[in-house]
Amino acid sequence: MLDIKWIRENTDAVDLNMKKRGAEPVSSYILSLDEKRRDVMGRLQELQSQRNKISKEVGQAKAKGEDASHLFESMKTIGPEVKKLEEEERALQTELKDFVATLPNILDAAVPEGKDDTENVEVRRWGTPRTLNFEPKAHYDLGEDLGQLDFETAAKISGSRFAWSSGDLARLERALAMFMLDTHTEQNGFTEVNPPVLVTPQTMYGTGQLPKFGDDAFYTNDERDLMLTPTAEVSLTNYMADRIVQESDLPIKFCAWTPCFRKEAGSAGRDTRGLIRVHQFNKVEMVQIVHPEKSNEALQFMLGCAEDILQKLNLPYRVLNLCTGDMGFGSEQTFDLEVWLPAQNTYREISSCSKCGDFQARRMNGRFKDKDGKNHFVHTLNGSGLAVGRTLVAVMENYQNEDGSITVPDVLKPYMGGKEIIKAVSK
RNA sequence: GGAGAUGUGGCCGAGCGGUUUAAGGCGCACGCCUGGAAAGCGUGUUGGGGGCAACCCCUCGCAGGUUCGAAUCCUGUCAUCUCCGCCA
Repeated sequence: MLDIKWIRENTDAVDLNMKKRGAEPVSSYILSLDEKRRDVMGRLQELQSQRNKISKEVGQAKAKGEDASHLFESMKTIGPEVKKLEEEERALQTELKDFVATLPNILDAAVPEGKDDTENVEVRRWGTPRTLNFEPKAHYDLGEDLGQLDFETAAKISGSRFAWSSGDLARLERALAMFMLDTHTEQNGFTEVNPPVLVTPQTMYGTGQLPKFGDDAFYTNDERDLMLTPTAEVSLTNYMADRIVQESDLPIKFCAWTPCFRKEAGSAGRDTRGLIRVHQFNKVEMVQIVHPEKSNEALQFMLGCAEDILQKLNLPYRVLNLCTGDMGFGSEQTFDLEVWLPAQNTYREISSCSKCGDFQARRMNGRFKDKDGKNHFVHTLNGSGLAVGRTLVAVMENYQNEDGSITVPDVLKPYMGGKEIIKAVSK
Protein backbone atom coordinates (compact mmCIF):
# COMPACT_ATOMS: atom_id res chain seq x y z
CA MET A 1 0.00 0.00 0.00
CA LEU A 2 1.31 3.38 -0.98
CA ASP A 3 1.32 6.19 1.57
CA ILE A 4 -1.43 8.68 0.78
CA LYS A 5 0.72 11.53 2.12
CA TRP A 6 3.54 10.46 -0.15
CA ILE A 7 1.16 10.25 -3.12
CA ARG A 8 -0.02 13.81 -2.44
CA GLU A 9 3.51 15.12 -2.72
CA ASN A 10 4.75 12.84 -5.51
CA THR A 11 1.96 12.68 -8.04
CA ASP A 12 4.38 12.60 -10.98
CA ALA A 13 6.31 9.68 -9.57
CA VAL A 14 3.06 7.78 -8.98
CA ASP A 15 1.88 8.22 -12.55
CA LEU A 16 5.30 7.48 -14.00
CA ASN A 17 5.37 4.26 -12.01
CA MET A 18 1.95 3.28 -13.35
CA LYS A 19 3.22 3.93 -16.85
CA LYS A 20 6.32 1.79 -16.30
CA ARG A 21 4.06 -1.04 -15.22
CA GLY A 22 1.90 -0.53 -18.28
CA ALA A 23 -1.07 1.08 -16.52
CA GLU A 24 -3.01 4.34 -16.62
CA PRO A 25 -2.23 7.41 -14.46
CA VAL A 26 -4.20 7.63 -11.22
CA SER A 27 -2.98 10.60 -9.21
CA SER A 28 -5.59 13.18 -10.21
CA TYR A 29 -8.38 10.82 -9.19
CA ILE A 30 -6.72 10.11 -5.85
CA LEU A 31 -6.08 13.77 -5.20
CA SER A 32 -9.66 14.84 -5.82
CA LEU A 33 -10.96 12.05 -3.60
CA ASP A 34 -8.48 12.93 -0.88
CA GLU A 35 -9.41 16.59 -1.02
CA LYS A 36 -13.09 15.81 -0.69
CA ARG A 37 -12.38 13.57 2.25
CA ARG A 38 -10.28 16.12 4.08
CA ASP A 39 -12.94 18.76 3.56
CA VAL A 40 -15.62 16.53 5.12
CA MET A 41 -13.24 15.59 7.89
CA GLY A 42 -12.60 19.21 8.74
CA ARG A 43 -16.29 19.98 9.08
CA LEU A 44 -16.84 16.79 11.06
CA GLN A 45 -14.06 17.57 13.52
CA GLU A 46 -15.39 21.05 14.07
CA LEU A 47 -18.75 19.62 15.08
CA GLN A 48 -17.22 16.90 17.22
CA SER A 49 -15.27 19.55 19.00
CA GLN A 50 -18.46 21.48 19.76
CA ARG A 51 -20.18 18.35 20.94
CA ASN A 52 -17.32 17.52 23.30
CA LYS A 53 -17.39 21.02 24.73
CA ILE A 54 -21.12 21.11 25.35
CA SER A 55 -21.08 17.61 26.71
CA LYS A 56 -18.50 18.68 29.24
CA GLU A 57 -20.59 21.67 30.21
CA VAL A 58 -23.54 19.39 30.80
CA GLY A 59 -21.39 17.33 33.10
CA GLN A 60 -20.24 20.37 35.03
CA ALA A 61 -23.79 21.71 35.34
CA LYS A 62 -25.10 18.38 36.59
CA ALA A 63 -22.28 18.15 39.08
CA LYS A 64 -23.40 21.45 40.55
CA GLY A 65 -27.02 20.30 40.50
CA GLU A 66 -28.00 22.86 37.89
CA ASP A 67 -30.48 22.36 35.09
CA ALA A 68 -28.68 21.60 31.82
CA SER A 69 -31.63 21.04 29.53
CA HIS A 70 -31.08 24.30 27.65
CA LEU A 71 -27.78 22.83 26.41
CA PHE A 72 -29.56 19.90 24.85
CA GLU A 73 -31.09 22.16 22.19
CA SER A 74 -27.92 22.68 20.17
CA MET A 75 -26.80 19.11 20.83
CA LYS A 76 -29.95 17.84 19.21
CA THR A 77 -28.94 19.38 15.89
CA ILE A 78 -25.27 18.49 16.20
CA GLY A 79 -25.92 14.80 16.81
CA PRO A 80 -27.57 13.95 13.48
CA GLU A 81 -25.20 16.23 11.59
CA VAL A 82 -22.18 14.48 13.10
CA LYS A 83 -23.65 11.13 12.18
CA LYS A 84 -24.22 12.25 8.61
CA LEU A 85 -20.68 13.58 8.21
CA GLU A 86 -19.25 10.48 9.88
CA GLU A 87 -20.94 8.28 7.32
CA GLU A 88 -19.79 10.54 4.51
CA GLU A 89 -16.23 10.54 5.78
CA ARG A 90 -16.23 6.79 6.26
CA ALA A 91 -17.50 6.24 2.72
CA LEU A 92 -14.84 8.50 1.23
CA GLN A 93 -12.14 6.92 3.38
CA THR A 94 -13.18 3.45 2.24
CA GLU A 95 -13.35 4.51 -1.39
CA LEU A 96 -9.89 6.04 -1.19
CA LYS A 97 -8.32 3.16 0.69
CA ASP A 98 -9.91 0.53 -1.54
CA PHE A 99 -8.55 2.28 -4.58
CA VAL A 100 -5.04 2.86 -3.24
CA ALA A 101 -4.95 -0.80 -2.18
CA THR A 102 -5.14 -1.78 -5.85
CA LEU A 103 -2.04 0.24 -6.78
CA PRO A 104 1.21 -1.65 -7.24
CA ASN A 105 4.41 -0.81 -5.39
CA ILE A 106 6.80 1.86 -6.65
CA LEU A 107 9.59 0.26 -8.67
CA ASP A 108 13.17 0.67 -7.59
CA ALA A 109 15.27 2.90 -9.84
CA ALA A 110 17.54 -0.08 -10.47
CA VAL A 111 14.77 -2.03 -12.22
CA PRO A 112 15.51 -2.21 -15.95
CA GLU A 113 12.91 -0.91 -18.41
CA GLY A 114 11.09 -3.55 -20.38
CA LYS A 115 7.63 -4.50 -21.55
CA ASP A 116 7.42 -8.15 -20.44
CA ASP A 117 9.36 -11.24 -19.41
CA THR A 118 11.26 -11.29 -22.71
CA GLU A 119 13.10 -8.15 -21.63
CA ASN A 120 14.36 -9.28 -18.24
CA VAL A 121 18.09 -8.70 -17.86
CA GLU A 122 20.41 -11.62 -17.27
CA VAL A 123 22.83 -10.72 -14.50
CA ARG A 124 25.03 -13.82 -14.40
CA ARG A 125 25.21 -17.53 -15.03
CA TRP A 126 26.58 -20.24 -12.82
CA GLY A 127 27.59 -23.76 -13.84
CA THR A 128 27.76 -25.41 -17.19
CA PRO A 129 24.97 -27.64 -18.41
CA ARG A 130 26.16 -31.23 -18.54
CA THR A 131 26.64 -32.60 -22.00
CA LEU A 132 24.76 -35.86 -22.29
CA ASN A 133 25.65 -38.48 -24.85
CA PHE A 134 22.03 -39.56 -24.98
CA GLU A 135 18.67 -37.87 -25.46
CA PRO A 136 17.58 -36.45 -22.09
CA LYS A 137 14.17 -37.51 -20.84
CA ALA A 138 11.70 -35.08 -19.40
CA HIS A 139 11.18 -35.49 -15.68
CA TYR A 140 7.63 -36.80 -16.11
CA ASP A 141 8.82 -39.57 -18.39
CA LEU A 142 11.70 -40.35 -16.08
CA GLY A 143 9.39 -40.48 -13.06
CA GLU A 144 6.73 -42.57 -14.71
CA ASP A 145 9.31 -44.98 -16.10
CA LEU A 146 10.78 -45.31 -12.63
CA GLY A 147 7.28 -46.17 -11.43
CA GLN A 148 7.45 -43.36 -8.87
CA LEU A 149 5.50 -40.56 -10.51
CA ASP A 150 1.85 -41.20 -11.25
CA PHE A 151 -0.20 -38.41 -12.78
CA GLU A 152 -3.09 -40.69 -13.63
CA THR A 153 -3.69 -41.53 -10.02
CA ALA A 154 -3.34 -37.87 -9.05
CA ALA A 155 -5.88 -36.89 -11.71
CA LYS A 156 -8.30 -39.54 -10.49
CA ILE A 157 -8.08 -38.21 -6.96
CA SER A 158 -7.96 -34.47 -7.59
CA GLY A 159 -8.24 -33.69 -11.28
CA SER A 160 -5.67 -32.12 -13.56
CA ARG A 161 -2.52 -30.38 -12.39
CA PHE A 162 -1.84 -32.56 -9.37
CA ALA A 163 0.94 -35.03 -8.73
CA TRP A 164 1.48 -38.32 -6.96
CA SER A 165 5.03 -39.33 -6.22
CA SER A 166 6.17 -42.35 -4.28
CA GLY A 167 9.10 -44.37 -3.08
CA ASP A 168 12.60 -42.98 -3.49
CA LEU A 169 11.33 -40.07 -5.53
CA ALA A 170 8.96 -39.00 -2.77
CA ARG A 171 11.83 -39.33 -0.35
CA LEU A 172 14.11 -37.35 -2.65
CA GLU A 173 11.72 -34.44 -2.51
CA ARG A 174 11.65 -34.64 1.28
CA ALA A 175 15.46 -34.84 1.26
CA LEU A 176 15.62 -31.66 -0.81
CA ALA A 177 13.34 -29.84 1.59
CA MET A 178 15.32 -30.98 4.62
CA PHE A 179 18.59 -30.05 2.99
CA MET A 180 17.26 -26.58 2.21
CA LEU A 181 15.83 -26.04 5.68
CA ASP A 182 18.99 -27.25 7.38
CA THR A 183 21.11 -24.96 5.24
CA HIS A 184 18.96 -21.90 5.91
CA THR A 185 18.69 -22.50 9.63
CA GLU A 186 22.21 -23.72 10.40
CA GLN A 187 24.20 -21.66 7.91
CA ASN A 188 22.08 -18.62 7.02
CA GLY A 189 20.50 -17.73 10.35
CA PHE A 190 16.84 -18.27 9.51
CA THR A 191 14.40 -19.47 12.12
CA GLU A 192 12.32 -22.41 10.98
CA VAL A 193 8.57 -21.88 11.22
CA ASN A 194 5.60 -24.16 10.75
CA PRO A 195 2.95 -21.61 9.84
CA PRO A 196 -0.72 -22.09 9.00
CA VAL A 197 -1.37 -22.44 5.29
CA LEU A 198 -5.07 -21.67 5.75
CA VAL A 199 -5.40 -17.95 6.40
CA THR A 200 -7.96 -15.16 6.66
CA PRO A 201 -8.66 -12.77 3.78
CA GLN A 202 -7.15 -10.03 5.92
CA THR A 203 -3.86 -11.93 5.92
CA MET A 204 -3.96 -12.30 2.15
CA TYR A 205 -4.60 -8.57 1.93
CA GLY A 206 -1.55 -7.86 4.08
CA THR A 207 0.90 -9.29 1.57
CA GLY A 208 -1.03 -8.01 -1.45
CA GLN A 209 -2.76 -11.15 -2.78
CA LEU A 210 -6.05 -9.39 -2.11
CA PRO A 211 -7.99 -7.50 -3.31
CA LYS A 212 -6.60 -7.81 -6.84
CA PHE A 213 -5.52 -11.41 -7.19
CA GLY A 214 -8.27 -13.34 -5.47
CA ASP A 215 -8.87 -15.37 -8.62
CA ASP A 216 -5.50 -17.06 -8.23
CA ALA A 217 -6.28 -18.48 -4.82
CA PHE A 218 -8.30 -21.38 -3.46
CA TYR A 219 -11.05 -20.45 -1.02
CA THR A 220 -12.73 -22.66 1.50
CA ASN A 221 -16.43 -22.58 2.23
CA ASP A 222 -15.64 -21.99 5.88
CA GLU A 223 -17.74 -19.21 7.37
CA ARG A 224 -14.55 -17.20 7.96
CA ASP A 225 -13.69 -17.42 4.25
CA LEU A 226 -10.31 -18.97 5.00
CA MET A 227 -8.02 -19.27 2.00
CA LEU A 228 -5.15 -21.58 1.06
CA THR A 229 -1.84 -19.73 0.85
CA PRO A 230 -0.11 -19.60 -2.55
CA THR A 231 3.23 -19.21 -0.72
CA ALA A 232 4.47 -19.24 2.88
CA GLU A 233 5.42 -15.60 2.30
CA VAL A 234 1.83 -14.80 3.20
CA SER A 235 1.86 -16.44 6.61
CA LEU A 236 5.44 -15.58 7.49
CA THR A 237 5.30 -11.91 6.55
CA ASN A 238 2.01 -11.44 8.38
CA TYR A 239 3.86 -12.23 11.58
CA MET A 240 4.26 -8.46 11.55
CA ALA A 241 0.53 -7.72 11.25
CA ASP A 242 -0.44 -5.16 13.88
CA ARG A 243 2.85 -5.70 15.66
CA ILE A 244 5.52 -3.30 16.85
CA VAL A 245 8.95 -4.84 17.44
CA GLN A 246 12.06 -3.29 18.91
CA GLU A 247 14.70 -2.04 16.50
CA SER A 248 17.12 -4.48 18.12
CA ASP A 249 14.84 -7.38 17.15
CA LEU A 250 15.62 -6.72 13.48
CA PRO A 251 16.33 -8.41 11.24
CA ILE A 252 13.77 -11.18 11.74
CA LYS A 253 14.49 -14.07 9.41
CA PHE A 254 11.98 -16.89 8.93
CA CYS A 255 11.99 -19.88 6.66
CA ALA A 256 9.29 -22.46 6.20
CA TRP A 257 8.58 -25.58 4.19
CA THR A 258 4.93 -25.61 3.24
CA PRO A 259 2.60 -26.74 0.52
CA CYS A 260 1.51 -23.90 -1.77
CA PHE A 261 -1.81 -23.72 -3.58
CA ARG A 262 -2.43 -21.89 -6.83
CA LYS A 263 -5.31 -21.93 -9.22
CA GLU A 264 -3.08 -21.17 -12.21
CA ALA A 265 -5.99 -19.32 -13.77
CA GLY A 266 -4.96 -17.97 -17.13
CA SER A 267 -2.19 -20.48 -17.70
CA ALA A 268 -4.34 -23.01 -19.51
CA GLY A 269 -2.31 -25.01 -21.98
CA ARG A 270 1.08 -24.10 -20.46
CA ASP A 271 3.17 -26.77 -18.78
CA THR A 272 0.24 -29.11 -18.79
CA ARG A 273 2.41 -32.15 -18.13
CA GLY A 274 4.56 -32.84 -15.15
CA LEU A 275 5.43 -31.08 -11.95
CA ILE A 276 6.30 -27.65 -13.30
CA ARG A 277 2.88 -26.08 -12.95
CA VAL A 278 0.56 -27.80 -10.49
CA HIS A 279 -2.17 -26.63 -8.14
CA GLN A 280 -0.30 -27.89 -5.09
CA PHE A 281 3.46 -27.90 -4.63
CA ASN A 282 5.98 -27.67 -1.83
CA LYS A 283 8.26 -24.72 -1.35
CA VAL A 284 10.86 -23.60 1.14
CA GLU A 285 10.32 -19.90 1.59
CA MET A 286 12.54 -17.27 3.18
CA VAL A 287 11.15 -14.06 4.65
CA GLN A 288 13.09 -11.20 6.15
CA ILE A 289 11.76 -8.32 8.24
CA VAL A 290 14.42 -5.62 8.20
CA HIS A 291 15.31 -2.04 9.05
CA PRO A 292 14.53 0.22 6.04
CA GLU A 293 18.22 0.96 5.53
CA LYS A 294 19.06 -2.74 5.22
CA SER A 295 16.64 -3.60 2.45
CA ASN A 296 19.09 -3.77 -0.44
CA GLU A 297 21.68 -5.64 1.52
CA ALA A 298 19.05 -8.13 2.67
CA LEU A 299 17.90 -8.75 -0.89
CA GLN A 300 21.42 -9.60 -2.02
CA PHE A 301 21.89 -11.82 1.02
CA MET A 302 18.73 -13.76 0.31
CA LEU A 303 19.52 -14.12 -3.36
CA GLY A 304 22.86 -15.56 -2.23
CA CYS A 305 21.11 -18.03 0.05
CA ALA A 306 18.95 -19.27 -2.81
CA GLU A 307 21.91 -19.48 -5.19
CA ASP A 308 23.90 -21.39 -2.60
CA ILE A 309 21.31 -24.18 -2.60
CA LEU A 310 21.62 -24.56 -6.37
CA GLN A 311 25.40 -24.47 -6.17
CA LYS A 312 25.51 -27.13 -3.47
CA LEU A 313 23.26 -29.25 -5.67
CA ASN A 314 25.53 -28.44 -8.59
CA LEU A 315 22.62 -27.33 -10.76
CA PRO A 316 23.42 -24.76 -13.49
CA TYR A 317 21.33 -21.60 -13.25
CA ARG A 318 21.15 -17.98 -14.24
CA VAL A 319 20.10 -14.83 -12.38
CA LEU A 320 17.61 -12.43 -13.92
CA ASN A 321 16.94 -8.84 -12.94
CA LEU A 322 13.22 -8.56 -13.67
CA CYS A 323 12.22 -5.64 -15.89
CA THR A 324 9.49 -3.09 -15.18
CA GLY A 325 6.88 -4.93 -17.23
CA ASP A 326 7.34 -8.29 -15.49
CA MET A 327 7.40 -7.21 -11.85
CA GLY A 328 5.01 -8.47 -9.22
CA PHE A 329 2.41 -6.27 -7.56
CA GLY A 330 4.09 -5.75 -4.19
CA SER A 331 7.71 -5.75 -5.24
CA GLU A 332 10.17 -2.88 -5.63
CA GLN A 333 12.80 -5.10 -7.19
CA THR A 334 12.95 -8.79 -7.99
CA PHE A 335 15.65 -11.24 -9.00
CA ASP A 336 14.58 -14.57 -10.42
CA LEU A 337 16.72 -17.68 -10.45
CA GLU A 338 16.24 -19.98 -13.40
CA VAL A 339 17.60 -23.51 -13.33
CA TRP A 340 18.78 -25.47 -16.34
CA LEU A 341 16.38 -28.16 -17.53
CA PRO A 342 18.06 -30.43 -20.12
CA ALA A 343 14.84 -31.89 -21.53
CA GLN A 344 13.44 -28.42 -22.21
CA ASN A 345 16.89 -27.23 -23.26
CA THR A 346 16.27 -24.01 -21.39
CA TYR A 347 16.31 -22.27 -18.01
CA ARG A 348 13.13 -22.32 -15.91
CA GLU A 349 12.18 -20.27 -12.87
CA ILE A 350 12.97 -21.94 -9.57
CA SER A 351 13.19 -18.97 -7.22
CA SER A 352 12.06 -15.39 -7.01
CA CYS A 353 13.59 -12.98 -4.49
CA SER A 354 11.87 -9.65 -3.90
CA LYS A 355 12.14 -6.64 -1.70
CA CYS A 356 8.87 -4.93 -0.94
CA GLY A 357 9.97 -1.86 0.98
CA ASP A 358 7.23 -0.77 3.40
CA PHE A 359 4.50 -1.72 0.93
CA GLN A 360 3.37 -4.83 2.80
CA ALA A 361 4.22 -3.43 6.23
CA ARG A 362 1.84 -0.55 5.58
CA ARG A 363 -0.95 -2.91 4.54
CA MET A 364 -0.57 -5.02 7.66
CA ASN A 365 0.58 -2.25 10.00
CA GLY A 366 3.90 -3.82 10.94
CA ARG A 367 6.34 -1.49 12.64
CA PHE A 368 9.46 -1.17 14.75
CA LYS A 369 10.26 1.26 17.52
CA ASP A 370 13.54 3.13 17.12
CA LYS A 371 15.92 4.29 19.84
CA ASP A 372 13.96 7.52 20.29
CA GLY A 373 10.72 5.61 20.75
CA LYS A 374 9.41 6.59 17.32
CA ASN A 375 7.59 3.95 15.28
CA HIS A 376 8.41 3.24 11.65
CA PHE A 377 7.22 0.70 9.13
CA VAL A 378 9.54 -2.24 8.67
CA HIS A 379 10.70 -3.39 5.27
CA THR A 380 9.84 -6.89 4.11
CA LEU A 381 11.50 -9.28 1.70
CA ASN A 382 10.68 -12.74 0.48
CA GLY A 383 12.39 -15.34 -1.63
CA SER A 384 12.02 -18.96 -2.55
CA GLY A 385 14.79 -21.03 -1.21
CA LEU A 386 13.75 -22.99 -3.31
CA ALA A 387 10.58 -24.23 -4.97
CA VAL A 388 11.01 -27.85 -3.90
CA GLY A 389 8.88 -29.47 -6.59
CA ARG A 390 10.74 -27.70 -9.35
CA THR A 391 14.05 -28.50 -7.69
CA LEU A 392 13.06 -32.15 -7.81
CA VAL A 393 12.43 -31.72 -11.53
CA ALA A 394 15.86 -30.12 -11.96
CA VAL A 395 17.64 -32.85 -10.01
CA MET A 396 15.85 -35.59 -11.94
CA GLU A 397 16.64 -34.13 -15.34
CA ASN A 398 20.20 -33.03 -14.59
CA TYR A 399 21.19 -36.17 -12.69
CA GLN A 400 19.55 -38.65 -15.04
CA ASN A 401 21.51 -41.53 -16.48
CA GLU A 402 21.18 -43.23 -19.81
CA ASP A 403 19.36 -46.20 -18.26
CA GLY A 404 16.72 -43.91 -16.79
CA SER A 405 18.04 -44.06 -13.26
CA ILE A 406 18.82 -40.94 -11.26
CA THR A 407 22.03 -40.33 -9.35
CA VAL A 408 21.48 -38.84 -5.93
CA PRO A 409 23.37 -35.53 -5.52
CA ASP A 410 26.13 -35.76 -2.93
CA VAL A 411 24.59 -33.30 -0.48
CA LEU A 412 21.35 -35.29 -0.43
CA LYS A 413 22.87 -38.69 0.28
CA PRO A 414 22.73 -38.26 4.08
CA TYR A 415 19.03 -37.55 3.72
CA MET A 416 18.53 -40.63 1.51
CA GLY A 417 19.90 -43.14 3.96
CA GLY A 418 23.08 -43.28 1.91
CA LYS A 419 21.31 -44.34 -1.27
CA GLU A 420 23.35 -43.40 -4.35
CA ILE A 421 21.05 -44.14 -7.24
CA ILE A 422 17.30 -44.16 -7.71
CA LYS A 423 16.22 -47.03 -9.88
CA ALA A 424 12.93 -48.23 -11.30
CA VAL A 425 10.73 -50.19 -8.95
CA SER A 426 9.79 -53.61 -10.21
CA LYS A 427 6.19 -53.74 -11.28
C1' G B 1 -20.40 -29.10 18.79
C1' G B 2 -22.29 -27.62 24.14
C1' A B 3 -21.66 -24.60 28.87
C1' G B 4 -19.22 -20.79 31.42
C1' A B 5 -15.47 -16.78 32.33
C1' U B 6 -12.50 -12.84 30.49
C1' G B 7 -10.92 -8.81 26.78
C1' U B 8 -8.99 -1.19 29.30
C1' G B 9 -1.68 2.40 26.98
C1' G B 10 4.74 -1.82 27.03
C1' C B 11 2.82 -4.78 31.60
C1' C B 12 -0.53 -5.17 36.03
C1' G B 13 -5.00 -2.96 37.30
C1' A B 14 -9.32 0.79 38.74
C1' G B 15 -13.32 2.67 36.33
C1' C B 16 -22.28 4.51 39.94
C1' G B 17 -24.21 7.16 31.48
C1' G B 18 -21.62 13.37 32.18
C1' U B 19 -14.44 17.33 35.05
C1' U B 20 -12.13 9.88 32.48
C1' U B 21 -9.07 14.89 28.89
C1' A B 22 -8.66 6.60 31.47
C1' A B 23 -7.12 6.62 38.57
C1' G B 24 -3.20 3.90 40.87
C1' G B 25 1.02 0.78 40.38
C1' C B 26 5.13 -1.58 37.63
C1' G B 27 8.51 -0.91 33.78
C1' C B 28 11.08 2.56 30.68
C1' A B 29 13.29 7.63 29.46
C1' C B 30 15.01 12.31 31.13
C1' G B 31 16.07 15.73 35.18
C1' C B 32 17.11 16.94 40.50
C1' C B 33 19.78 14.88 44.55
C1' U B 34 24.98 11.98 45.10
C1' G B 35 32.08 11.58 45.04
C1' G B 36 29.43 7.55 42.28
C1' A B 37 25.15 4.58 42.83
C1' A B 38 20.63 2.94 45.31
C1' A B 39 16.57 5.13 47.63
C1' G B 40 13.75 9.58 47.30
C1' C B 41 11.59 13.68 44.48
C1' G B 42 9.95 15.79 39.72
C1' U B 43 8.64 15.37 34.46
C1' G B 44 7.38 12.36 30.41
C1' U B 45 5.60 7.59 28.42
C1' U B 46 -1.03 3.92 23.52
C1' G B 47 -1.52 4.42 18.62
C1' G B 48 -3.39 7.08 14.34
C1' G B 49 -5.29 11.43 11.54
C1' G B 50 -5.94 16.86 10.21
C1' G B 51 -3.61 21.85 10.48
C1' C B 52 1.94 26.67 8.67
C1' A B 53 0.85 27.00 13.71
C1' A B 54 -1.89 27.60 18.22
C1' C B 55 -4.47 23.55 18.43
C1' C B 56 -8.23 19.99 17.08
C1' C B 57 -10.34 14.99 16.09
C1' C B 58 -10.38 9.68 16.57
C1' U B 59 -8.72 5.27 19.46
C1' C B 60 -10.82 1.03 26.01
C1' G B 61 -10.70 -6.56 21.13
C1' C B 62 -13.80 -5.49 16.45
C1' A B 63 -18.58 -3.92 14.20
C1' G B 64 -23.32 -2.02 14.76
C1' G B 65 -27.17 0.15 18.04
C1' U B 66 -29.59 3.08 22.24
C1' U B 67 -28.67 8.29 24.16
C1' C B 68 -28.35 15.30 24.12
C1' G B 69 -23.80 12.50 25.77
C1' A B 70 -20.98 5.49 25.85
C1' A B 71 -14.81 2.47 28.29
C1' U B 72 -19.63 2.11 31.05
C1' C B 73 -26.19 0.07 28.53
C1' C B 74 -27.99 -3.37 24.20
C1' U B 75 -26.96 -6.71 19.84
C1' G B 76 -23.63 -9.24 16.86
C1' U B 77 -18.73 -10.89 16.13
C1' C B 78 -13.61 -12.33 17.09
C1' A B 79 -9.80 -13.95 20.42
C1' U B 80 -8.13 -16.22 24.98
C1' C B 81 -8.96 -19.45 29.29
C1' U B 82 -11.82 -23.49 31.98
C1' C B 83 -15.16 -27.70 31.81
C1' C B 84 -17.99 -31.42 28.76
C1' G B 85 -18.36 -34.06 24.05
C1' C B 86 -15.83 -35.56 19.56
C1' C B 87 -11.19 -36.20 17.25
C1' A B 88 -5.17 -37.00 14.63
